[in-house]
Amino acid sequence: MKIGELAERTGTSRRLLRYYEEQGLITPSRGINGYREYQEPHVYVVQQIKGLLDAGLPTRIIRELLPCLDKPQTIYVPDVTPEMVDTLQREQARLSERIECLTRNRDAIADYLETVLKVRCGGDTPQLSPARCD
Amino acid sequence: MKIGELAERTGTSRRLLRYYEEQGLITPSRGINGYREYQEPHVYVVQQIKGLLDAGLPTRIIRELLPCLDKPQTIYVPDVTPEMVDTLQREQARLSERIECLTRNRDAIADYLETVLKVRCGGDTPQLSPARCD
DNA sequence: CTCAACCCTCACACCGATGTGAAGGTCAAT
DNA sequence: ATTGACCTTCACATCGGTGTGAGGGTTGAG
Repeated sequence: MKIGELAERTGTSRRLLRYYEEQGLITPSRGINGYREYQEPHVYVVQQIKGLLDAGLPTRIIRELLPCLDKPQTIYVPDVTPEMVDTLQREQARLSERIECLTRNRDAIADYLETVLKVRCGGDTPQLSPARCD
Repeated sequence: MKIGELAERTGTSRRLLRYYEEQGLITPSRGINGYREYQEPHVYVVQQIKGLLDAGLPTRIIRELLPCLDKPQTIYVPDVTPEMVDTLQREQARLSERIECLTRNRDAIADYLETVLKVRCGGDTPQLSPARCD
């Protein structure tokens, strides 16, 4: 599949797909005419990249994580250096921190919303628009 | 407490603390000499801000979330517009997405590490019990 | 053959988060 | 009164992720 299709299927701009490649995150093969040729799995990979970027990880880190994120795993253990293991463990911890922070805040928002909506439908507060509380 | 102490206690640069203020995230009072005066709760708030920024949220969003993140909640319900509720709900959903993505990836890393470590010290006989191999 | 719709590379531009430093005010200790 | 460690504002710089467009090649349909 060419870049346009992948862009459309992943909701990414062509520009970004080329940027990801420049950053070493994806390496599509090239057709005889120089066009990038993407394979089906790239769709998932790109979504993965987008998600991680959105969650604040820099491309440098994502590049290190990607090799261990495709599930039907073929691990060439000898290739996995102790430094790599170290990096992964650190990154895992950082991910956990992020998750904890986000979860804490999401729950706080949930509490807040619950309180607000409860009080609002309790009726002692006049409000201009229809109180949709379901 | 002055900016220097807050910076030290939160592991933030003074520059950033001023930036957060400029973005409307914190509003310290001012001493007679013009110095910023922070209160104890600001320590927590700044940590909150840092965590959310690190998790990829822009200051614009954080500004909207902060008012509902301090736990002993005093909600002035009349001030909570329906648009605000809407925003919060959307943001809550986005947080959940992020959490899901991060969790998925963290778990994938965990799986990977487990496999690598198991193979590395178990040889051909993969072991299920806690693999302490260092 | 021509035209539209793709693709390529390259480069400049923006925005948000952050660093750095200049020019100057305040305060506490010597 | 001077010095050093704070603080102030202002402004320019950097870096990563993105947008946009110029200038040009490929392909497929009419």
